[in-house]
Amino acid sequence: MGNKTREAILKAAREAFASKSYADVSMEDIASIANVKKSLIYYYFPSKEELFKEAWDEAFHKLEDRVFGISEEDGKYVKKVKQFLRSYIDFLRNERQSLRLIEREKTRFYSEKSKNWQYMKNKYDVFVQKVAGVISSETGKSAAEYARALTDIVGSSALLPEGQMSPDTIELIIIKGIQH
Amino acid sequence: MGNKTREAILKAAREAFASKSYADVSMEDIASIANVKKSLIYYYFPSKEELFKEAWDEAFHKLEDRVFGISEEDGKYVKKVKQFLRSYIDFLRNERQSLRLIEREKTRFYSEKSKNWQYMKNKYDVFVQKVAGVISSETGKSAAEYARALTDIVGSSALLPEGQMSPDTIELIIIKGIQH
DNA sequence: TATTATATTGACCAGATGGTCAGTTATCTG
DNA sequence: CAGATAACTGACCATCTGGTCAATATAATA
Repeated sequence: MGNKTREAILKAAREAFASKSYADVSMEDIASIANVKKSLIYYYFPSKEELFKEAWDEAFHKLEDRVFGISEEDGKYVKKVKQFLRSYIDFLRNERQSLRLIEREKTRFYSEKSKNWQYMKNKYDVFVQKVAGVISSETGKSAAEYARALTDIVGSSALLPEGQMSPDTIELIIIKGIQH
Repeated sequence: MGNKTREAILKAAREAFASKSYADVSMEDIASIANVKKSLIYYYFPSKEELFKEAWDEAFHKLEDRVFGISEEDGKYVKKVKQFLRSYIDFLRNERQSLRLIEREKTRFYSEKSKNWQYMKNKYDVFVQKVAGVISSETGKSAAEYARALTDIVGSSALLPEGQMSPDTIELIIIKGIQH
């Protein structure tokens, strides 16, 4: 079954793209991690960009499922801020690699115009909007910037080496601020 | 005077490295911004890495001066958290390009082992330690992680396109948290 | 087993990139 | 003005990288 190979390549891609920037990861890198020849990657994926997108998408869906659950319906969020935050921080704790992958190329969204990058940018923006929805459902006020700040701080902390900033601290800061 | 040219190259480098990632900026890019031939860059700077470091260092010193002032002395900080934060946020407001340059390659500090990258990593770490010192001087408790979170959120917000997250919001969030 | 479809590889290419260097132009100084 | 020093350029190189493709090996099927 070639699907086994495809999966191995994707796993290698996830690993590589989570650990280094898009530009710094070569197809050769991925191939070597997957124990496969470079040309084989192109048998399963049309381009580096598409491969990245697929890896990113996978991680991103995992995140969405985890923090918004399955039963979310059109702008109505059952979960409240704290519940949401707990899932989010848990994701940081348990799925650091995925979050890294999601976050690492965020700034590229604003410079690259290709279909794939715009696809990711849009998805991420919608995610932030949803977060804003969660926040404003409790505070009552428009929370777009709060949501962006929240995703930024959780996201960028994922890029730090493990142990540098504990998820607990992040949770505290976000909820209570520095002056607690 | 060749120093004029050197300065022009450095300015171009600042601009380029602030707008795209290190890997995505080519020496040709910088040369073209500076209206200079690529080979001339090597007349003034030994390598791309060194050029980046110098541009980074410049921006970083500006930041340090701005937030810690000139009269800081060996671990004794006159300024308190709010004062510090105001300078920091002001820097984000007025020197966004510099902050971008400082922040963009932060994750590279952890993968690249060369002298220059380690130099920058160390400087940044010391900076965070100083921030921790400022915080703990008021709260009384060890604040290493708070400081890391704080620099992370301000830093990553600098990488967003202008207008996406206002410095005022960031300030609010950091001080008071989401639940205000 | 013979044939066909699927997987996998090695050799190769074109373009980009960091960096070098011999040589040319401009500037300074005696 | 003449020579020396500093500033600058163009051509070139080695390497890397994304991507292609014809050829081969493996698995499925009739």
